[in-house]
Amino acid sequence: MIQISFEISNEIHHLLLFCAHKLFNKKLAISITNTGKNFLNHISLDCVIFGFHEGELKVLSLFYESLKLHSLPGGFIGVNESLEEAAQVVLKERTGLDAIFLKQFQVFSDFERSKQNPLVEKITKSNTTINSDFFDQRFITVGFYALVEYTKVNPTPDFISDSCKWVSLNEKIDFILDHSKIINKALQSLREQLNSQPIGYNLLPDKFTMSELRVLYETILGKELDRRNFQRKIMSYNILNKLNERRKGGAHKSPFLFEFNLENYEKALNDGLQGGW
Amino acid sequence: MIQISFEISNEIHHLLLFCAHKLFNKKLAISITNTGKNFLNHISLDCVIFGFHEGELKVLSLFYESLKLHSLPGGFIGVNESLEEAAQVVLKERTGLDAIFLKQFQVFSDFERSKQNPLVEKITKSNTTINSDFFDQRFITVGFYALVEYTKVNPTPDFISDSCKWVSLNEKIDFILDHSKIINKALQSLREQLNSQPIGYNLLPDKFTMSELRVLYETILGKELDRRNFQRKIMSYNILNKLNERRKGGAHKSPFLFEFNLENYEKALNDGLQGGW
DNA sequence: GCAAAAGTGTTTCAGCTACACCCATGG
DNA sequence: CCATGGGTGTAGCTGAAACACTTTTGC
Repeated sequence: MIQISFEISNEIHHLLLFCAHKLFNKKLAISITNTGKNFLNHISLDCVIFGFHEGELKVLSLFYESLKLHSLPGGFIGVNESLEEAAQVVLKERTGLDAIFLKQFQVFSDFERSKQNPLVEKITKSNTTINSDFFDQRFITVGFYALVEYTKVNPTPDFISDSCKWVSLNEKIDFILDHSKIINKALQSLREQLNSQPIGYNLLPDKFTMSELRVLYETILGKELDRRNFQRKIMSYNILNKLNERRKGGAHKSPFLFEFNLENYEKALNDGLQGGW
Repeated sequence: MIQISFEISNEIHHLLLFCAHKLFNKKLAISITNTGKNFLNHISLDCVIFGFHEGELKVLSLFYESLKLHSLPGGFIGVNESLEEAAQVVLKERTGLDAIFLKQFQVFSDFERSKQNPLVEKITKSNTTINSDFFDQRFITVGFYALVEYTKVNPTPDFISDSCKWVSLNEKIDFILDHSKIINKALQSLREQLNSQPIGYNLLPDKFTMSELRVLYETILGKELDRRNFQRKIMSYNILNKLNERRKGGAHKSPFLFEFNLENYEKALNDGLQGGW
């Protein structure tokens, strides 16, 4: 644990604030006295990690007990990594998973977006003694959404948050800052993607029934789909292999299992599925 | 003209580099000696400004005579403005136009993207004496595309470039850095948008013929469309008003003029035009 | 046997494709 | 008067939507 404390000018202050974030990530403690107004733009990223469980679309969320508030998993960009690489690191740390379906969907840069960050209080009261000014500055954040298989995820909080857990999109959840807005935009982007790309591979187990895939689509879209027409349409894309296995154990007739045809799936990811004109 | 020159530590160097960009924008001159390696991520924005003229899709480009290279108009984000606002400023300065159709489409953050920036040589040789280190750092850039009416644009170079002009997408143009990649991605995004949003209002004059609109679509999509089917489909969206005017002067039968029905156009922008599922 | 889910097929209709035909205009 | 582009109509095909019937399974 290192403790640094000194009085500095406005310019040097802001440089050190930037360094502070790096040090902060390494759990070092810095106390900085601000003497001027803000100057730098900070860039961060936030991840909307979608999972699908019990017929509900869920998002992985960090929870701050003292604030009773949720937050999206996020992070900063190292000097030697791209945004995508940095996002993969965040996902790996929160879920334990590698090589996740990951897509940047929007940059959020409203000047007001990081005002009155309730995390600041939390952080300044924590064992570190970083000054709140660092977080009072404007953060430009790049929004990513990720699709993961619910059961494979091992939700892991970071060192600021008290817990990491799935929250349903149907629940009324209080998020910090504009994170609710970011989630809504992510869902909107996901819906638009659904029309041009074969989503499902990342959200479902390796083997699944047609009903499970259809319920996933229904959940994302927020409306019911005709069982028979859905099957015909999705099969016409040639991205699924019908297996000679059936799901036993449930009541009623045992359904066939399907798996994604990875070769055609990749092709569809590149080419897109359909399009007007 | 102010000349500052001093030897500094690595940390302070980078802070000053950041200040330098602000000063640089105001045409002040700074000479900085670097003593360490890079640390900060810089954020910038680049605009792919599409115009449509003589049946060709064109992009507004800055040209550097000494380098024989082109560049996209770009800029930095001020402390009190959002990315969108900063992009509007760039567009205003290069085109003279306000309230342009503007959409962020991707962030480019590859670590290698700003290596070997040929502009550095240009800049260091210019009347300013800023050190190349500032530009050798990694820039994270947010890509925007804009749609403007060709004839209304007054192309204006910035103080580094020698000229500002339209270049056709059909020409083989050499751009600095990854700007060619950014343009390709912008065009790809525009094509995807075309399927869900009524593009055209921003690229055409107030009054236009059906052929002009169709040729625009054909140009963006890079393929021919059936004249009669196109008309039926576009009219079914109810975003056009057929006027009681005809375009005189051309050879052959004089075609009717159309204008966008702004009320329905706005509605279509929000709701989207069509969609699978 | 029965309820519920799953498998398979059919009818219908809208929308897209691909044309044909006539009209207006300038050279 | 003719070459060319513009305006309008229509037959045919395809795919989506809506729906019917049978099969399987656990209870």
